[in-house]
Amino acid sequence: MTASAPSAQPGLHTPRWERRKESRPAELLAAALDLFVERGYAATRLDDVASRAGVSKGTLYLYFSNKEELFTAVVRENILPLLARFREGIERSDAEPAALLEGFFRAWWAHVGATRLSGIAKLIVSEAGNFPDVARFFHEEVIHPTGELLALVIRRGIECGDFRPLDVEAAAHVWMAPLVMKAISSHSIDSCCPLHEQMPPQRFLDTHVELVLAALRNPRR
Amino acid sequence: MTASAPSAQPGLHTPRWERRKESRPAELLAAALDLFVERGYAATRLDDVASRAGVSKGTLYLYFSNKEELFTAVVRENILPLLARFREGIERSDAEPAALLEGFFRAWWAHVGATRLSGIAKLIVSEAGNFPDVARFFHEEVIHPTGELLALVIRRGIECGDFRPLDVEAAAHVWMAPLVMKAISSHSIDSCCPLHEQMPPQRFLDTHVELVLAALRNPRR
Amino acid sequence: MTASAPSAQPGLHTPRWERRKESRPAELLAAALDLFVERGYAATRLDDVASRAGVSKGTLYLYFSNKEELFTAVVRENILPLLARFREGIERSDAEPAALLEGFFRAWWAHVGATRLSGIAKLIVSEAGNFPDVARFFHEEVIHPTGELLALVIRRGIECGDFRPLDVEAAAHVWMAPLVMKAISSHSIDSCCPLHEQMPPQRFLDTHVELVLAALRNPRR
Amino acid sequence: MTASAPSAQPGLHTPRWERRKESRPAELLAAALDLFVERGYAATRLDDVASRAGVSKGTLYLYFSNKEELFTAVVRENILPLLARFREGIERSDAEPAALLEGFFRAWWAHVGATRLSGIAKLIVSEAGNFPDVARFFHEEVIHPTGELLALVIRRGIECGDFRPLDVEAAAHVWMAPLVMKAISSHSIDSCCPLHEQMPPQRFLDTHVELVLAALRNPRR
DNA sequence: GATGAATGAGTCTTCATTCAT
DNA sequence: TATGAATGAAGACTCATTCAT
Repeated sequence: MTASAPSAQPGLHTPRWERRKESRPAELLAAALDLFVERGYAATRLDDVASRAGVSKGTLYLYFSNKEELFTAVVRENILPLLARFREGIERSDAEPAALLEGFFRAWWAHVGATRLSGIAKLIVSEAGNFPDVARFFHEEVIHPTGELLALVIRRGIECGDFRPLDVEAAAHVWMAPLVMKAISSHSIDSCCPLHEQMPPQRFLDTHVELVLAALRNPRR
Repeated sequence: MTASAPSAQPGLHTPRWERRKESRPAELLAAALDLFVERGYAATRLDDVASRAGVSKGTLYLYFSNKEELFTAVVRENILPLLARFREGIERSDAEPAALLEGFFRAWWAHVGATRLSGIAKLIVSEAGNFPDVARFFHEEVIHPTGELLALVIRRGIECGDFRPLDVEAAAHVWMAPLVMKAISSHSIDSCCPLHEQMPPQRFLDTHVELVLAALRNPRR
Repeated sequence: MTASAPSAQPGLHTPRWERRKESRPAELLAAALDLFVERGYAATRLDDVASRAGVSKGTLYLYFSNKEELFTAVVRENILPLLARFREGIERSDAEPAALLEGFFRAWWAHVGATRLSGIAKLIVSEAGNFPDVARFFHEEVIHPTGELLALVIRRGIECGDFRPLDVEAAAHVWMAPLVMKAISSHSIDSCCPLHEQMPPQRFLDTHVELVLAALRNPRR
Repeated sequence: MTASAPSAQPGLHTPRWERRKESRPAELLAAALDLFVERGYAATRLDDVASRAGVSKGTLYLYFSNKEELFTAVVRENILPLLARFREGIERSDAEPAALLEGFFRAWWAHVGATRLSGIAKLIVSEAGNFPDVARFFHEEVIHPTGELLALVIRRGIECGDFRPLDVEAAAHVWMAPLVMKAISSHSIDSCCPLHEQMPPQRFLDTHVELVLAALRNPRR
């Protein structure tokens, strides 16, 4: 709640609440995202979402008609904008295959893995059983296109002889996995364990990139 | 409420000799595992667990004092036996580094990824926020040791010159990730998507093994 | 809660000279009447009342201090004016008993049964349990006087020998009932049933009048 | 609640609750009927229904899946049995038309107007706007057949010359109205007014019968 | 005055847990 | 031991009422 205790200075007037129609939905979505990611859908109370957003429970219902719609809004509003920025960077690039591939992984981490989209990934993996439609949507709009983009990058490298031939589609799946796993872990097991036992994301990412490029090295050259 | 106070969680480290009598319905644990994995802890009703196990709700309480203890029992009872079998196979082997490494991944998939332990992994990733102790337990007893085992195998290959030198610890993390991710996906997004859009586990595994070995190839030979 | 404590109900007997300024939206009262009659007091949302009247919810509170006062105002404002017009017609008449009696029923239907007062009747019958004071007010100001007026008309006919003697007071009750029932039905069951299954009010009224006069026929003449 | 205060005699054991699967539904329906009739559907809290039936709120949901189903069950369970008994009496009779007609009214009052079906009538009239299906059901199963039965009785009397000809269908409507109105009033306005201002049902019924028979008298005889 | 965003008490409904049978 | 009826605390959602704009 925003300052409902009577202010000490009688002349000044602390309003019991403010009117902030424009910013409320975003604040609510942010609060909901945090809690859904941390606790899961069922274990998150709307009361907590509201109070974390600094409003009362009733206010939440002015913007979202029920808990489920809040959930889908959280997913919808977070996915597309972030994803768009990531893809732009890759598609515009004219770097060489190896550099492009490295750029892909580093950009994914920067624009997805290290952002709140990582929370969305954890959330959807956790809730797929309860929200199959959302999971399917996420697969079709995020996972699949991202995998295809990666496959494209690899395929280009093979075609120009920089990379050795291999099962491109499968490799794309295999190589997305560590990034996604690390993103999910950061909202899950990693956040439960002492820092010194965790693998720092940067070292993880560097190693991943190095291993991918090593695995692609063309022995003919 | 789901217990989030770490100290409140009943003993995960209960030694195995404290197992209750053999007659205790393992069906309850199996039913609970299925439902917890599919729906998550909070969204699973004990009524459903009981009826899936073919008993009444009251009976459940004869064996588990509450929902939380059922949860920890599900985790405890599933992890250690399966894990043990997996490690035995690796530790006893006297194969060459490359074969041993390949064997490691294939054995992990056979004894973990393709068994109900994969469900446990999904469950713990999902519930880490609500059960940090369980997550920590899982990290310490499963993830960390497995990673160390993998690191050991890699390190041996490097020492004898079969593999090129690299950041062994980081590589172990990176290379566990695809297996774990695939295991988790099989209980999550994969189960929501049409079969033809999924990557078959075998092809995924084969590719992973091939890519790992390629990345390890020692250019000096 | 709906007020059931008799003393809590704001003044129904507020004299008419206390009416607020003419500009007060009669639309609010009209909207409230419609909705209260159709749905009942508790099931009617002030939001709906306001939007039906074409104003915002807040505006409603400029004219009525709360829901209950709106309810009593709806009753108060509708009853007395309409009733007055009906009584005038009867009291002034110098027709013969039979014609006067027929006139009574037809005027009642025209000035009450076929007007929005019929809705008030339905509303009060429905809400008597929650607003006993309002029900009592209605009984004292409307039902009882109307019954006495009818009794007077009958009694006059008996005295001059046009009608046969009978239990006048009871007959007045019995003969008011069909009119009131029909009025109530028109806001209740009738409005739910296909038109062809309903008894048209005019035929109902004609028959009622005919039966009353037949029952009063003096066999001595 | 049934005796949850610890009993004074330590040796005796007062159970916190009893198992009464068989009788619960009827008790709940009876409590619900009372409250729905008195307050209406929306203003009735399930908590009150439950506690009037001597159980907790949760118990109610063991027998009725929600408030609406409780409402429809109240209507359904009360209507048909009572109605059946009333019709039997009329259909079997071989009395003369006048006696039969008188019997009809007196039986209706005894089996409907003076029983809890009178409450149902008030309830349905009040809630027709919110439950049009229930209102329609009531019209088709109760009001219409009853009206037809009455019409039949009148028609028989006309055919044998005991009654004078008239608009039978309309008369049936008109003559049912006082009975229904009195039944409804007994749960509404009558229960709010001092006894001495009410018309006693018996006097009302006697007068009604007398007036009906007078109106039917055949002048040709 | 008029508006409608914000509030929070109240009600329906669910479900982990208890306990009479 | 096994059952499932009963409980009651908790959480989703509504809506009368307030008040900043």
